[in-house]
Amino acid sequence: MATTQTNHQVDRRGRRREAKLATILTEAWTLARRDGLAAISLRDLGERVDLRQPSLYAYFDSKLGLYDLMFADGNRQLLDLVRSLSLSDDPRQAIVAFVEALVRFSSEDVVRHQLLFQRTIPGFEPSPESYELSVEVYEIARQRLAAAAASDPGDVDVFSALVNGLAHQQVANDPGGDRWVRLAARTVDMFLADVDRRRPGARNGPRQ
Amino acid sequence: MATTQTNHQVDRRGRRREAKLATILTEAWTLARRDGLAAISLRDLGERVDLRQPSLYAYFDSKLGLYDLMFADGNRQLLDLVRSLSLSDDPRQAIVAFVEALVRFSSEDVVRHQLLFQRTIPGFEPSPESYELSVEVYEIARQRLAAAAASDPGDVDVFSALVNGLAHQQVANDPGGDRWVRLAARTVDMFLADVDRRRPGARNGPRQ
DNA sequence: GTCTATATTCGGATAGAC
DNA sequence: GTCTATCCGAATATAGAC
Repeated sequence: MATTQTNHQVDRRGRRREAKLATILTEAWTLARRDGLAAISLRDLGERVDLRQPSLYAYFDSKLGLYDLMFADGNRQLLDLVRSLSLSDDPRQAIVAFVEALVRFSSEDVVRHQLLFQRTIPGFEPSPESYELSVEVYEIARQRLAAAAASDPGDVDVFSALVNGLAHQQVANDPGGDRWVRLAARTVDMFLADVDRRRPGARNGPRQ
Repeated sequence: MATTQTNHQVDRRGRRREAKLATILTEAWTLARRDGLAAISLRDLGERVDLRQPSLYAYFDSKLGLYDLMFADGNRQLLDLVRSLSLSDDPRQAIVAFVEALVRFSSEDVVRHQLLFQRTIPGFEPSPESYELSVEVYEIARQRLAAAAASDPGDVDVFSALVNGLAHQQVANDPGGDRWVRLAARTVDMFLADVDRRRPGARNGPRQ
């Protein structure tokens, strides 16, 4: 290390900084839920975390930088979720639980869903490091799907559309409810039956 | 009429006004595509339609009023589309064409998709009259689906999620392309097979 | 309905001391 | 890293003449 700080100091100060950053993120989400994602104001944010507005610039370079932090944060939450899901031995049951969890995740927090899955903030593009997190999520989801049922690229595309569609309808038309969550099992069955049908050697050919 | 204008005058002036309104909408969409939906500025818009910015207020009451006009405009475009689709005699083919058209509609114009299907503008809520248009679209889509295949409420919810999911993935991950458009037929087959499967008695497309 | 002129507010961002 | 002070630009919206 080129600095004169002891490791001890680095740790303590680093911790303080991390803690502050965490509260900044928490309050940013709160503000986003209240006013809308695009309507977050750094003045309001500063007030909520007991900092003057210019002091926030010690934690990010610009407002888009804040969105990038939030994007990374949301993806970490999602990563924690997909990793934590204990898989049932029954492949069907495993996928159903997986889909239900993802739809609930979206419906729990509409603005998080917006930031993670929709291009809604003018000028915002995730940094490579943040984007990497979302790729990781996608990869895990893909692997779990492949392990349980389907690995064909077309299968994956259809499945992703399916999950996204359920999540979107849930968020847009029944926020906080479970109208589309309850359709997860049925939708998964529909998907799996289709995968079966087009498997070579399957009893029934694709419908024409 | 309580005014002293002749009908002739009303017509002429009304036409001028309608024409101007149409160009305002056209340019507003152009601006939205260029800068993002939330980043439209009334200064830029005025410049593009040869009006001083304050003169725009003769056409809407506020910026949210402009979004309402755009929301109505987009829904009219969608309404024209769903009405214009000539239905094939084959129910499956009719639905496939329907879904493909809807996914293409979204993918053609990302910001239109955003405004119509996502809650992205803080504070914006469609007026009752504008919202009525989107209900009309949904009703027509629902009727056509019922005529061709499925009318059960659960069926409709799954189908709507499906279409939305394809559209969303297309817009988000392959804008301007057709990666998910090409999956429309397969997805519809999957859906129809599922509807069939849960109607053990009916061999052919159900009649309502 | 359109203009000029302007009010007003609010936003993000920077400079520089401590 | 946090503060005070301030800049600067941009934005919507209004007033009032023509």
